[in-house]
Amino acid sequence: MNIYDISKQSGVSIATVSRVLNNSGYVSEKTRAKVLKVIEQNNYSPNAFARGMANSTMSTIGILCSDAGDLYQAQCIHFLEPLLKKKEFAAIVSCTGYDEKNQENDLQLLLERNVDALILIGSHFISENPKKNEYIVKAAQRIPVCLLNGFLDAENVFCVLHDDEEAARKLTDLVLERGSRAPVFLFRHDSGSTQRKRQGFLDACARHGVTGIEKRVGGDFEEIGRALLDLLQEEGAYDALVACDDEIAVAALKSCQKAGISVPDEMQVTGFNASVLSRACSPELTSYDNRLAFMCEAGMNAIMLALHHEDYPLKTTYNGKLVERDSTRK
Amino acid sequence: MNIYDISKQSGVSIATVSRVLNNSGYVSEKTRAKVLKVIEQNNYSPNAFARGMANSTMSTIGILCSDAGDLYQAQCIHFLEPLLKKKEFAAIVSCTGYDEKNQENDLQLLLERNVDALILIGSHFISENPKKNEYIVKAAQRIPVCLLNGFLDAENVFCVLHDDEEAARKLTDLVLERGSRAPVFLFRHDSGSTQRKRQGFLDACARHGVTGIEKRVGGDFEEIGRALLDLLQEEGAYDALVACDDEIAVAALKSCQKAGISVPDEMQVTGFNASVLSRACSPELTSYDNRLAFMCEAGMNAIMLALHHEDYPLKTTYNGKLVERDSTRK
DNA sequence: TTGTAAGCGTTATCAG
DNA sequence: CTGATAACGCTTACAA
Repeated sequence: MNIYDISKQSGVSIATVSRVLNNSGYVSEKTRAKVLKVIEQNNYSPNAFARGMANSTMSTIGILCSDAGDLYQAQCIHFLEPLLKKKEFAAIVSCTGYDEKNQENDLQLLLERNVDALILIGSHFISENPKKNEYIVKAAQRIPVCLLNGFLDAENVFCVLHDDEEAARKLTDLVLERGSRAPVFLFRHDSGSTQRKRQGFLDACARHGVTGIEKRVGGDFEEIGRALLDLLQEEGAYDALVACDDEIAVAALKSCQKAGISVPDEMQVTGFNASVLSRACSPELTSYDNRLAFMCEAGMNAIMLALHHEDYPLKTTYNGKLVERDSTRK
Repeated sequence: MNIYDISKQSGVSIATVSRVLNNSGYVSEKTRAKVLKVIEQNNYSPNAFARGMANSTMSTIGILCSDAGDLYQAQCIHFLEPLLKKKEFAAIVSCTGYDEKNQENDLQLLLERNVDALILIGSHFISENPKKNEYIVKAAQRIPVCLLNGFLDAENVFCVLHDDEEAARKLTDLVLERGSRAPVFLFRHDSGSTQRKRQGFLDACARHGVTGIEKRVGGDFEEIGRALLDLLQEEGAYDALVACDDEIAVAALKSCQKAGISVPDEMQVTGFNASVLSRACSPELTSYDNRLAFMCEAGMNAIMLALHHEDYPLKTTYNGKLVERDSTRK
C-alpha cells in the first residue's frame, strides 16, 4: 500500500494525497475528506524511508551515552526521550562504553544514519586533549550537538552544565562547617565534571584553611569498597569523604561501617546526584540534586532552536540544590 | 556527495560503486581499489535513507520500555544496544510510561518508522485482557516481536522469561525455613511478572502450611515507605516481607528501621533483581539475580534468527539465582 | 567484469 | 484547487 494506491482508490492524484498527508497546500474539504477516508480504511501510513529521502530527514536525534545502565545516564534518557517524542523526533540511543575509539566510532554511525542532531550525555566524551574532541567539532559542522554536563567551546555545540564546582564547594563547605578538618575527595574517572567538582572541593578547603586530599577509586561497587577500606585503614586521620557520585558515596558509607567508623560522627560522607541510591543507604546520604530533568529540557530546547536556526547560548550553566540528609552532622 | 559523484570521479558506473560499497557481485581488484580510494578521499558514505528505500530496511530495532530510568529497564537497554550494534542494527528507544494508550501509540510510531523488529522490555505491555494485547499480535504479523520477561502466546512473538515464580518460591522458602510464619508479599503494579511472583510466594506458603498475605504499595520511594510504615504499625504480626523488586524491599527495610523493628531478627526482607540497590542498603538485601544480561542476549538471538527466518522457540524460560545476603536470617 | 536503466515511495514545482 | 512530473540516492536485474 503506497501513495499511488491511495490516489487511485480516492480518484485523485498522488500530489493531492501528499497534500492531505502533510496538511500542505490547498485541498478542498470535500476531497480531503474523501482521501482521509481511504487512508483510514486501508490504515495506510506513508513510507518513512521515502519520506526521509524526499525531506532529507527522518526526524531522529542521536543520543550518545557511555553507559545506559548508569543511574545518571538512564535518568537522562528517561527525561529526554519523551520530550523528543513530543516534538515528533525519535531517539536513536547508542551506548559507547568508556573507550574513546568506540565513542568516536558510534558517533560516526549516528551521523551515517542522518540523525538531525546529537545529544551527548555526560562529560566523558570530552577530552583534555583538543585533538581528541576534533570529531565532535566536525560533527557539529553538520548538525547541532548538545552536551549534557560536558563542555566544548565550538560552533554549533550547545552545552548545558550543572554547576558542579559550586555544588562540590557547598558540599565541602558543609562538612567543614560541621567540623571536619581532613576531607578526602573521591572520584572515579577524571572527566570534566570531576575536574569541576575537584576545583570546588579545593576551593572550599582553601577557604577554610584545611588541606584536602584526593583519591581515585576505580571499578565496580565491590572494588570501590575495597579501595576505601584500604584508605580508611591506612590512616585514621580523615574525617570526611566528598564523593563524585552517590555510588561511590554509598560504597564509602559501607566501608566506614565495616571499619567500625561511625557516620556522621567520626566521618561525614556526601554524594552527588541525589539519586535513589542516596535514599537507599543508612544513614541516608547528604547529596546534591543536579536537576537532570531541567538539564534535559534545556538541552532539548537548544537542539530544537538550533534546528530552526534560531539563537541559543552555546553555554548554559544552572545550579542544583543541596539535599541535606543524615550522613553529615547537624 | 552522492554515488554519482563517486562514480564520475573514479570513472566507473554507479553500479560498480554500489558493488564496491556492498561487497556484492564481481568487481576487479583494480577498480575496487580505485573506487575505494575516491570514496576514502571524499570520505563519502552512502545516504542512509536512499539505502533504506532501496532495501526497505534501515536496520533498526525498536525498543519499547515503560521507564528507561528504572534500574531494571535501564540495565536491559545497556545490555541490548551494544549487542544490536554488533549486528549492525541501531536501537530506537521509546519510553511509554505506564499508560496503555501511550504504549500502543508509541509502538505504532515505531512501526511507522519501519523498524525491523521490536523488543518490549518488561511485562507491563501485556494485559490480562486479550483484546488489549491485540495491537502487539498485529505488530508481530509484520515484524518479529520479542518480549523480555513478558508472555504473550502469538505467532512471531518471542518471549524470554526469567522464572519469577521459582524465584519467588525460593525466596519465600528461604524466609520460611529461617523461621518466619507470617510473610507479606509486596508488589507495586499487577503485571504478569508480579503474578508469577505471587504464585511462587503462595506456593511456598502453602507448602509450609502458613498463610501469606499480600499488600500493594504504590508510587515513589517516599510513598512506598509510608505505606509500609502503616502496614508495620497496623499490626505487629508480620515477620517477613517478600518484595517484588529491590526498590520496594529497600523502602521496606527503612520502614522497619524507622519503626524500630530489627532486620533480619524480627523481620526478614527480600528483594528482587539483585540490583545495586540491594547492595546499597544496610543490611544488604537477600535478593534474586535474574541475569538480565542473559535475557537480553537470548532476546537478541531470537530476533536475529527470526529476521533470517530461522526457527526459535516462542517461549524460553531460564532461571536466575538466589543471592543470600544479610536481610534474611542465617 | 562493467554499464544501463527501472524501481523504491515520497515531496514539491509548475502548469493548468 | 488539482494533476503531471522531476527529483531524492540508492540497489539490482538485465544486457553487453
